[in-house]
Parts: sequence; C-alpha cells; structure tokens
Amino acid sequence: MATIYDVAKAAGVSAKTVSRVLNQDAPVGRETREKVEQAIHALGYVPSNAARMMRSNRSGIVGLITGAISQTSDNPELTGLPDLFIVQGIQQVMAAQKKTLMIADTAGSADNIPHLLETFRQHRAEGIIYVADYHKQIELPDMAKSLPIVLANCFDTRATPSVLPDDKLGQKRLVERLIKAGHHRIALLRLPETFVASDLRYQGYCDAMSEASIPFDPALVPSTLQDDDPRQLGQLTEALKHLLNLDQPPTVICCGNDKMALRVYGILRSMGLNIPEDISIAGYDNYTLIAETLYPALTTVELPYRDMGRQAAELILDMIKQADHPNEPALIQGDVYWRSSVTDFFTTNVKMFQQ
Amino acid sequence: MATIYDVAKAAGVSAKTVSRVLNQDAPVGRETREKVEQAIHALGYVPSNAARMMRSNRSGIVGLITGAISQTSDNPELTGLPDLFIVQGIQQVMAAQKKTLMIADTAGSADNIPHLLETFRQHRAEGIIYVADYHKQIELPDMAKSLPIVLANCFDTRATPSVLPDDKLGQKRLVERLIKAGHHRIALLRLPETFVASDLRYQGYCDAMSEASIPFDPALVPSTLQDDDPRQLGQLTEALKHLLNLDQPPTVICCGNDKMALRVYGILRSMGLNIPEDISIAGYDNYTLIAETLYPALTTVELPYRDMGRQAAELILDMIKQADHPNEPALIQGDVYWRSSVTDFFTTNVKMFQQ
DNA sequence: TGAATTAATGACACCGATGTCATGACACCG
DNA sequence: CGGTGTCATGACATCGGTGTCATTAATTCA
Repeated sequence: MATIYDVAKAAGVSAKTVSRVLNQDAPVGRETREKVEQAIHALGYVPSNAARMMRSNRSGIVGLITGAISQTSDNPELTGLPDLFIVQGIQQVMAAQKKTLMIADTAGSADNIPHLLETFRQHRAEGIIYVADYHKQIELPDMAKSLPIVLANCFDTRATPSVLPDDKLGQKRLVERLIKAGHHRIALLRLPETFVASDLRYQGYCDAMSEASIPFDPALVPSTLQDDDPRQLGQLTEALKHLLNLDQPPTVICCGNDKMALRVYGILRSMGLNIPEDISIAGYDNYTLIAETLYPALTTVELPYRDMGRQAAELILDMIKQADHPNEPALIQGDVYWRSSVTDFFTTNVKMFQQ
Repeated sequence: MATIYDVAKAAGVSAKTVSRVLNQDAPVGRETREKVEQAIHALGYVPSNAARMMRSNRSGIVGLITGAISQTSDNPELTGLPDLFIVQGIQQVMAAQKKTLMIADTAGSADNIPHLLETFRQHRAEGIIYVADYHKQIELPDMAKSLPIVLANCFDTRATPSVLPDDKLGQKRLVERLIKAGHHRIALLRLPETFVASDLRYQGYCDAMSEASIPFDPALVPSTLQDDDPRQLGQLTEALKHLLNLDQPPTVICCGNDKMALRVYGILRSMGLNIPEDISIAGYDNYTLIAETLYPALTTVELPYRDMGRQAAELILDMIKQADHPNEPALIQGDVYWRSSVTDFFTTNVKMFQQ
C-alpha cells in the first residue's frame, strides 16, 4: 500500500506538502496541488488512519455496546431486533459528524462487557454508548467510568446519563386519543411486571383515565402476565374471556405491545369476534412489520427508537467535547399511530357534517 | 492516557521489556514480569491499537457494508431487519478469530459505497463483506476489486465469491413435506418477480411436485404479485378468492413469505375460514416473531441467515489468508419448521395406532 | 522604500508500539 | 576450559503520518 512518501516522491515534493494538500490546513500552490493530486490518484493512495491517529491522539471513534446483534433469543419475548433502530439513529448522527462508530456485541452475556471496554480503550474510543434491547435497568462494571458513557434504552442507579422512551406519556396519549374517539370502557393488558415499561404504561393509563374523570375499574386491568412466553397464549385467552364476560365489557383493549396484539387478534378471531366491529384493539411499539401488516392495521404507540439513538449520539458527542453531563434521563416521546383496528365513534358524525 | 514508556519507567525497565510482557513473545524473568504487570495495572495502561497497527501493518479489521442499519424503509416490503442475523453470524466468527468487525452503512443509497470503501481503506481493512437485505443481484463499483470481498445474500455478474440462501431447495423440501403430510392440491402465492427468490422457489415447488408425480396445475399458482405494498392486500384477496373457488380448491397455500402469510391469515379469517381446519397455510423465512406468534403458529422454511453469516465470515478469512477464492456461490440450506398451521392428514392415524 | 506580513515549501522530530541487533550472564557439552 | 546456546534485557530504528520551526520569495503597508 502506497504511503505519503511514495506520493511525495512521485509528485516531486516533500511529504509535508502532500499532507497539506490532504488536510487543506495551509496554502499550497495550484500547480503543486495538482501534481500531488495526480500522484495520489495514480498510486491509489489512501492515508493511514493509524498513523494519523497516533500523531493527533484523537481517534474519532465512538464505541457502541449492544446485545442486539448476537442476541440468541435468550429472552424469547423479544426476537425482532427492533432496538436496532436505535443503532440506526446513532449511526446517522455519527456519520454526519464524521465519527467512526465501532460496534461491539455482548454476545448475549454481560460478562463480556469488560473485554469489550478493553477493546474500545485499545482503539482509543472517545466515548461509549450502551444500547439495551428493551427499556430496563442495568448495572455497569466500575471499569466503565473512565470514559464518557451514555445509556440508551436503559438506566442505572448511578445517574449515568441516559436516554429513555417516555412510556408513561405514550400510553397516556393513546388512552386520551381512545377517549376522544368515544371509548370509555378501556381495558389494559399489561406486560409482565419484570418490564419497567409495564408499570410506567399503567401509570399513563391511570393518568389519562383520571384526567378524563373516568373512574378506575380494576376489572379492566387484569393482573400482569407471567414472564414466560410459551404460557402467554393460555393466560391471554383467560384474560380475554374475563374481559368479554364482564357486565360492561370493554370497547377497546390496549395490549402491552404489538406482539401481544398479534396474539390477541388470533385468539379473538378464533372466538368468532371481528376487529374492530366487535371490539377494538390497540398495541404499543409501532413495530411496523406487525402493525401495518396486520389486518386490520393496528393502532399503536411508537417506541421512538431512531430519535432515542439520535439523542444518545448527540449527548455523547457533547460529553466528549465538554465533560459535563445531565443528571436527568432524557425522555423521548413517541407518537400515536391511529389505524383501523380501533373504532372511532365520532368519525361517522364528523363525516356527516362535512358532507 | 498512559503509554508503554510510562509503564517502563514505573517498573524500572525498558519499553521493550514491557512489550515482551504484553505479547509473551520472549522470555521475561518472573520478578520483572510481576513488576511490569503491577505497573500496568496501577496506571490502567492499555496498549494503543494504532501504534501496534502501524508497526505491524496488520489491522485485524474486516469491513462490513450493509444497508440494514439505516434502512429507511425504501423498500416497504422489508422493514423487519431480519437480515441482521447475517451480521450476527459474521460477528460470531470474527469474535472467535479476534478480528475486529467494522460496520459501515449505506444509509439507504448505494452511492455511498465508494465513500465507505475509502473509509475501510483508511483503516486498512483486510477484507470486506457486503450484506444485502434480501436475496438479490447487485453491481459493485470497480473500486471494490482492490480488496478481498465476499457477498452475502447477494451476487453479481463478475463471479465475486458469494453466499446465498438455497431458495429452490428450501421450497422443494417444504412442498415435499406437505406431500408427505397428505396434501396434493398445493397452491403457491409467489413473491413479486422482482425478487430473485420468487423464481427459485417456484422452481423448487415444480421440482417437488414433479418428483412426486403430481401434475402441475397452473390454476394453483396465480400470477405473481405487484411490487407495491399498499395494493398487495387487494391482490391477495383476489388471488385467494380465485383459489377457493376452484373446482378442486387447494388444501394448503404456500405463501411467498411469512409476512404474506400474516396477511393471508387476516383475509381468510375475515372470510370466515379457520386455519388449519378449513385450509392450511405455510410461509417462508421463519421470521420467528411472526411464525411463532401467529395463532396458529406458522409452518415455514428458515432463511438460514446466521449460517450464511458464518459462512461468509469464514470465506473472507480464508481469502485474506490465501488469495484464492471459489467460483461458485455457496448455497446455504434452511430447515422446514413444521408448526400447527398445516394439517398433517397422517398424524391422526399415527396417534390412533399409538394409543 | 524599508519593514512587516503572507505564501509556499521543506527539514526534522515525534506519536507509541515492535522488530532487529547487541550485550552480558549463565549453563551445557565435548 | 573454550565454544556454543539459551536467558534476560536494553538501545535504537522504524511504521506513516502531522506539528513545529526554518527558509525563501512575493506582496502589502505605512
């Protein structure tokens, strides 16, 4: 591979002049510049990052730790990799800032993290983003404190800067929107309690109901599901039967996430019910492969993964520039996506007035 | 950040001795070694990859180009990122070989590829893997020929080494299995013809039917769908009506992929049909989020993404070591996953005998 | 018009590792 | 006992860029 000296010799100038052409950090005569550029092209010269980095001591590398890539379905609840949209958001910002993103993978076990941090240090990463596969609490090894670090989709007890989805607000907005559509009997099928989002979304549900002065009816919120996937089908069937047999059954059921909604579609239909004529269904996540492909398409709340990624990236870049950092987690809002799985009792009326 | 000289000074030895302790490439006295190790630990010293690389001129980096991470649903047919399992497989092999995987992203446009290659060259990547989001033909810029390169999930006209899913064999196996389960009237809803897999799977279907001496009935294979997603629902409904109104309707419908199967579930149920009692459904991809969550769970064929990744990784490592390369694409087989969406007409009998 | 600035370029040291070679102290072998 | 080999270690050059400083010529300003 050609070096800067090869180029210098070919162009009949000094190496430093080639360097100046490359970096445009000092004036170079037009004629000289052209000779150098020609030589670079002829030799297919590409400057060595390693050499540059050594001199400048700035790597331009940001490390990213995720379990998403090698996630071996240890948690069968989540095998869709949607959290990779966070990586997408990060990547966008990094590319725009000409930073290199170095992605490392926990290979399913947190025990690998110290080793990954070591590797990042070898490459002189300037900061680290840790991306979790779903909203959760984590505990990082002490070692991680030596570099600026940002948590995305997770948080710890040491106030490490973090970026989180605003699950509470998201669920609240969805329920508000349901109420605006004329629903009053709104059921909530909660995620297992092991998920942080379970309680937050429950709070959002309660807030929306109470602000609309709809009394809370515990019968509409069956106990949370167990954590293990295989049994979920039976539990869901039970919960749905319970809801449908109430004196005042719900007109809409909010599912813990889109995947659960997909299950609920199947169960309800095997019971002979139509969506949304007999009952409306809403999800959470806006996992488009499900939400848009389901028939009818699913009303749901977006998990703003891309935005979270972008925010996390900008946060870490800030922290690299100046060592200060925020104390509160950044909460990112996700929009409600209104689709045909929920009846809007007022749409008909509005149309009548319009026509 | 501490350097090898800081460590040397702290331990009262030469830098070279520290280097020897680090690399264990020459004997070092026990006492000296301990002093050095202590100093390394005390200073939190981590050797600089850049410096190492400069000296050895070996980066240990393999570049990976993908559109998956920043794929902005330019092709609405595929927004699930399942192809990232290929990256997963690659990552596994690279980690085992202590290579660093550098992931770059096309950000949705192939125009960025030259720039990405440039970046890889700067980092002195030793080889490159290009990962496509689905089985397709591509055309790489000439520039790419200067480094060993392997294509995963895609191929070109210049016999660049590639790793592909064996779509033909996969579909053939599925149909064979369906025939073994007692099905004879087997319909095939093909993917749009723009997909390479569409024709390959069609061939696999024909092979299986002909080997089982079941005459080919064109009525069971409606014309392929259009490429645009929004209209697919209507087209699918038409195709299904056609199939169901045949004199001898199919007992099972093979869908072009799992997503199409998800749609078909919805349509059939809105027609009042039960799966698999009234008609059996099979998919393709084994996209577990859909296949396992659907109710009833979906019989389908695996797209062996992880295996493809592993193969591609091993191939590129071979090519880096020795410059030779295979001329034929490696075809990777995927298993049939038999689930409850397909009736097995013989299972009942077997059970009767067993009990 | 002389002094000061700017343009254009090169010589050289340095970033942090490691390969090469040299050195001294022992151990072993015939 | 001298020669050869291994052990343990250090001095020094080197990888490929860039920062610093020096140099010369051209230009500008007071």
